[in-house]
Amino acid sequence: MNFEEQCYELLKKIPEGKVTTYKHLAKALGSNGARAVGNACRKNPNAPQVPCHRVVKSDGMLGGYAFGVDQKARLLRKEGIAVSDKLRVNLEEYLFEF
DNA sequence: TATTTGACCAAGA
DNA sequence: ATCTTGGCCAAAT
Repeated sequence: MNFEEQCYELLKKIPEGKVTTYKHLAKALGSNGARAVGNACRKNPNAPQVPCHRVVKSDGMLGGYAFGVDQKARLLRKEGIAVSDKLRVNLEEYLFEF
């Protein structure tokens, strides 16, 4: 199991209608490098399997998405998450921690 | 082996 | 509020 795979495994555990942050995710992986997580996601070899769109920055901003932030925002909204016009979500309400 | 890059973060100016 | 700085970690070059 390498870092990336663990990353995906965790991502798959995020329930619908919830999001997590790169930082929390990193910590759950026993690391302090939030970028390493994003790095793993952006490659994302298993695009359809892993819900990379449920990961946002620690301040609630979406961050980025391999297929475009617009898609990310749409998917999230489709799952019942309110994404503000400026690509932002309510962490208080949707944050999921491991 | 060394450097750069990236879907980041927190603290300071 | 915006910008810079230094720090973080893994993968790619």
